[in-house]
Amino acid sequence: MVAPSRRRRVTINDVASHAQVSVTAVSKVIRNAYGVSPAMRDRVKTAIEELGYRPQAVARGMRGRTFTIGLMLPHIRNPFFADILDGLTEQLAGTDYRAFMIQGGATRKVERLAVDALIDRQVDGIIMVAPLASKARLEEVAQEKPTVVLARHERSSFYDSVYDDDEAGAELVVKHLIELGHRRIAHITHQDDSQAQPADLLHNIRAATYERVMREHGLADEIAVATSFYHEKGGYEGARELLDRDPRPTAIFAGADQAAFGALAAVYEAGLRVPADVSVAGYDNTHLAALPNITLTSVDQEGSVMGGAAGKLLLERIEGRTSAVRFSVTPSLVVRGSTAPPTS
Amino acid sequence: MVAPSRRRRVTINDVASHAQVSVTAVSKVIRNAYGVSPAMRDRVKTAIEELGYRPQAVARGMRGRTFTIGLMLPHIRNPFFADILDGLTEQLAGTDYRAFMIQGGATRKVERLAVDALIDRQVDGIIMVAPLASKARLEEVAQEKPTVVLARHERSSFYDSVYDDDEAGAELVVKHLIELGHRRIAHITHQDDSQAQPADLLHNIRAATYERVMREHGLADEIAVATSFYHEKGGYEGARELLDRDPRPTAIFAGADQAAFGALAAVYEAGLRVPADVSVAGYDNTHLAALPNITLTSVDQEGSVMGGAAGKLLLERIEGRTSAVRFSVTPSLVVRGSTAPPTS
DNA sequence: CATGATTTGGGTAACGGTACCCACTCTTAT
DNA sequence: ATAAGAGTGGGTACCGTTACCCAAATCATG
Repeated sequence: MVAPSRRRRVTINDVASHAQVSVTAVSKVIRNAYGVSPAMRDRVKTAIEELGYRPQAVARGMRGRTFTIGLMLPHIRNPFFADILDGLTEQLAGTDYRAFMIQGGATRKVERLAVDALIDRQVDGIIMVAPLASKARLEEVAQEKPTVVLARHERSSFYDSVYDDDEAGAELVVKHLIELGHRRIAHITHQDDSQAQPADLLHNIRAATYERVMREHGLADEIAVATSFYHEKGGYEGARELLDRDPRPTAIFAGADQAAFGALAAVYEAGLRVPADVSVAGYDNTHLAALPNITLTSVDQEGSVMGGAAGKLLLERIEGRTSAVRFSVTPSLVVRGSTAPPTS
Repeated sequence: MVAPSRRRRVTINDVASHAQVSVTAVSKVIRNAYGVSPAMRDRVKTAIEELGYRPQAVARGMRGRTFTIGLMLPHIRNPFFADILDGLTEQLAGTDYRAFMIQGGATRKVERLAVDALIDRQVDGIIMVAPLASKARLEEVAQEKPTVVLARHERSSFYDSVYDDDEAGAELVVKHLIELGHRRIAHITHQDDSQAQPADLLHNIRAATYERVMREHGLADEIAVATSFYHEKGGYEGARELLDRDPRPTAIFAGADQAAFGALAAVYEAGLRVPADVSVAGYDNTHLAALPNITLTSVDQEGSVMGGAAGKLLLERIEGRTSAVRFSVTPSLVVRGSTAPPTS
């Protein structure tokens, strides 16, 4: 058995001597820089081909770029993030840039470590999805590296923002339920680890909009919020708490599909039917929501469009743009079988 | 509005001059190397603290390590991969290593690009989850960087393997269905882009085991396989095809939960009930399977244990181990409400 | 007390690229 | 004919860190 003897990697020097030119010439060719004749280009490209040379991104990064985009995701369990990644990947196709993901986690502290890890690896730019960090911290990051923030609403002149209009989306859901005739509409929201409940975090916007719309329709007394988490277990527990109340709600608006799935489970487990006894609606329009045995009413926010936009804006920033751009997607309601007029 | 003037990063030189010592001394301290007195250590650590210095991983990589682990996932839509990541993250906690994910995609070609991208960024080690690549290619990668391969079964002396015993798992499902009294048991498998259908890819093992067990129980004539994909849409389409056959199967074993969810949808849509008319079973025991309104019988393969083991083995390899280790997890069947004796 | 071993600190050449500058040739305009 | 400019190629310092080596100081030993 042979020990895996790591063979030396082909370097720019090898290419240069093989092609009988200077390393500068090779560098120019791989960077597509000005000052190489077609003949030189061919010659170098042939040598690169013959030796199977690939530049080492890390070494390039010491002077120039690493051609690496850092994507911070809170976690990878939510399939909605997969849509974002798909959009980003498509946007990056054809460029030399690659997207690397890192998991941010559930607290500000570990999220900070994750983003620092990206910076320390000299990524050329950072996309943060639904970060928990304060605006000050986001701007700090943006001063180190070109940055695009996804799913946050505050306005900054240091980074670009891409977001879904969560206020419009939440309004669509609550109004839909009200129009169906519901009055006792409850909401399941997400608990993050920040004490302040920043108004710019999407779950807080959805919750605040729910309350506003309820109030605007004279339903202030019917407001019922379960503070839990945007995942299956969270939705399940949140719904159980809501269903235990007397009188129990006739409709539940979960702030995310993942939570809505858990809410559906809680409703069934309580011996109730959807939508006959309780209507349930979610947010994100994940693939699962469309399945005939789930048919969850949900809000579509075009994750892949958001991911693509984030990629495009980030590349522009890397190229030198410094003005801040805000890109927002208008969500739409997808009505399915999980919502219907109340029977009681 | 101020343009984001990137301020120069604090370097090892800044720390050295601030602490009035040599850069060598600082380097030794951050590497925990031999040859520094306690007094020196304190002095340097204080300077690091005061300046907020963090070493640049990219520069470290030029001589030593980048403290980066590359994790190649086929995609991030399957929540099972999240379990793997959780296990890995936990294993890496307390070390300076960070896991970066890259999406491999659906074809060998893009997967190759993704893994090359990891190598070009000088990661210290690579974990490949359910790769499509040939064994030869995997060994090629392993010769460049310490490598651990997850969810593949072939034996190699160049990399470590971590896998679930898919043969045992598939056998559990099929035998369970046979014991319930089913005879017309169908299977939904996954189509990858390789022509050869390598015997070491997990979906091929599950499919082959299904056929073997059927044959061993005298059910060779009842073998019915739909070749589709391991995702919701794939399961939906595979199940539709199977349900169209005459006579239709009384049980469907989908090779992955994601596909099983789609199969459930197809069954309901056909006006049939689960499990009364058709039993459905999956593989992976994702969180969703446990929800009361899904109650999918599935195979649990402890993703976080596998992720943790992969991390441990990779760190050992980075530290210098060259012998190959194989770590396998024994799956267990979780019987839920989606499987029952056939009624017809 | 001389000698060798150990501890501690620092100097410096890499690592693999890129940015910047310079030199030379060949056009083109005056 | 000459100057200015464009096109083309190369030399080399530098990016931030580590590995390797050396020197000085301290310690243990016979």
